[in-house]
Amino acid sequence: MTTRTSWADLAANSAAENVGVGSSSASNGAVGSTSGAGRPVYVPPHLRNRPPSAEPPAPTSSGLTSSNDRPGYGGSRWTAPRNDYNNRSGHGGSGGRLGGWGGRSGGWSRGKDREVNPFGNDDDAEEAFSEQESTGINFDAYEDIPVETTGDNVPPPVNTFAEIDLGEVVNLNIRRCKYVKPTPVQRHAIPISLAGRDLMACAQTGSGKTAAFCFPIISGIMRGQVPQRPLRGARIVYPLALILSPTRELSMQIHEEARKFSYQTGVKVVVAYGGAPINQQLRELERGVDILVATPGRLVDLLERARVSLQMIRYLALDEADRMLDMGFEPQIRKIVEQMDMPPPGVRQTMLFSATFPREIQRLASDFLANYIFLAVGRVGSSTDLIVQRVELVHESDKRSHLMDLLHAQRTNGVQGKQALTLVFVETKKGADSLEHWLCMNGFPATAIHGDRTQQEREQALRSFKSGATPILVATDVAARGLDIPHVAHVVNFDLPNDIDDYVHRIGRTGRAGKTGLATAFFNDNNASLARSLADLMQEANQEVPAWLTRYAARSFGGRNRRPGGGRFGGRDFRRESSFNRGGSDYYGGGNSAGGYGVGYGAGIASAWD
DNA sequence: AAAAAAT
Repeated sequence: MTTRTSWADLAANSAAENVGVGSSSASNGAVGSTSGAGRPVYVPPHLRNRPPSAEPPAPTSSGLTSSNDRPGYGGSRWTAPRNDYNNRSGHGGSGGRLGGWGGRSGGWSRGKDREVNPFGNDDDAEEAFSEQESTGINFDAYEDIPVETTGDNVPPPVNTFAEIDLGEVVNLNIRRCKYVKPTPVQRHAIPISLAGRDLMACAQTGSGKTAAFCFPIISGIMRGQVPQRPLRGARIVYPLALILSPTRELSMQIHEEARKFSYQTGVKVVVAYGGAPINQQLRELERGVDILVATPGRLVDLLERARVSLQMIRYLALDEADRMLDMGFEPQIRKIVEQMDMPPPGVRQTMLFSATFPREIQRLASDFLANYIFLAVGRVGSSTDLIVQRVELVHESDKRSHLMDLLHAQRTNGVQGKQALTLVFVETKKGADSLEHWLCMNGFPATAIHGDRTQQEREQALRSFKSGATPILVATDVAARGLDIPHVAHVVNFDLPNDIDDYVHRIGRTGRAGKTGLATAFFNDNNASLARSLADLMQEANQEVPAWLTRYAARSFGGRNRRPGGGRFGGRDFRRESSFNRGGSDYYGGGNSAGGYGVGYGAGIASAWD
């Protein structure tokens, strides 16, 4: 199979779709060009204001198919005109937009929508990089990735975006994003989601999973019926999709991406997270929301204030799902998913994405799913070469001067006279502040991000780092997962994490977009419990493992990080594991139940798709 | 044990 997708191919696709005849996007009724089934239906004013009843909405979810049929829900509530964007987004009647088709078609009402072009701002800033990023992707490296799917009637994967009927508006946004070809997780996950199936997906951050769950949600909302939602006067809003993530910055990032994917589709994406004034978020919500991206705490607040109802949720996506279900988050997530008014599994469609899925987390997560498909996308093979991992034996008291040496060397090797971006992970918030201060005192422009800083400070730190104004960012694990910070050349694990997963997530902040990256870890006696898993991981990624680390690993008894499955392709459906017993002679984890782990270590390391 | 997440 030819794996290289050229710009010529892209242009050809584009041309075919512009003609709009006979292309696949036209054949199944492009989403934007509302089909006959969407004929406007007049809804009398007295029905428009009727709030949804207590019973959950009839399912589009479990039975969601690619059909354009829109089976009636019976009640007049459910026969609202699909083209009435104002009603659909919960604030009809104002501004003379009633009855407009443009919200969905991206057609005539473009001007009226006054939707800020989410591509506009980036274009200049990213132009210099974007071509390289788009063409520098080594797709060949992604062809032989092991993929495992388990579950009933797994829909087959697709090879091109053209095969997926997402509609012409979304297709246009895909081109605007310069996505040429779906990534492996997208190839498999999108058909599964479009078929209405629940999904537990193991795929490293940076493998394109945001798009993998956003595209089906956007498409589903566009083609689904338009439930009658209360109009503007109502203070409570009824999103159709909920995307939860573990940090505020990650929620912001998902929101930005989702806005690009949904541009001019009429699908409204709103983000809500703590640390920022709630009133502004409330105003945004009142202007209409289809997809709500949120962190758990702020969402609970909104639910308790009765400003958001989950009654109409058709799609639930948890990003970094293993983090969302760990001890710190699980109660909040359970509250949101099980104890508020969200439709139950089987009625809503649920998608969980994470790089790693320990068996016990899978067990917890299965409460939220119905007849789900498990998908694991394995390591990215040769692309792991993009990150060089180093481990250095550094005593606690020598860490600062050692860091200084690294930074000095880097400065002299600086690219284009600018210091390369360096992300330094530490264990504690206090440690982050003190290291930041020390670096600044020693002439290294640094900033810090952690949970004790104000949201403003956190966002400012991230901006300042991304722009290169302060090319050193000292961070706690708040920045370890999911964050897309382009052009990070070096990740330093000043303090190693206790969990090998966190290490994988941290180093995944570099080596992105087809660029090479360096990850340096400071190791000492305090990290003995990590020795074995670290050595295994590095070996798995074809990295040079220092002899002293191998000795450490041999001495250690594995700790919590030892994985029975071995590294290469451990993403495994726990439903199959009752009979799955490696009985491995190399498995020391007596009291350890942290098995059943995810996808090859290297998978997220090289990523061109964040 | 720490970090994150509401005020």
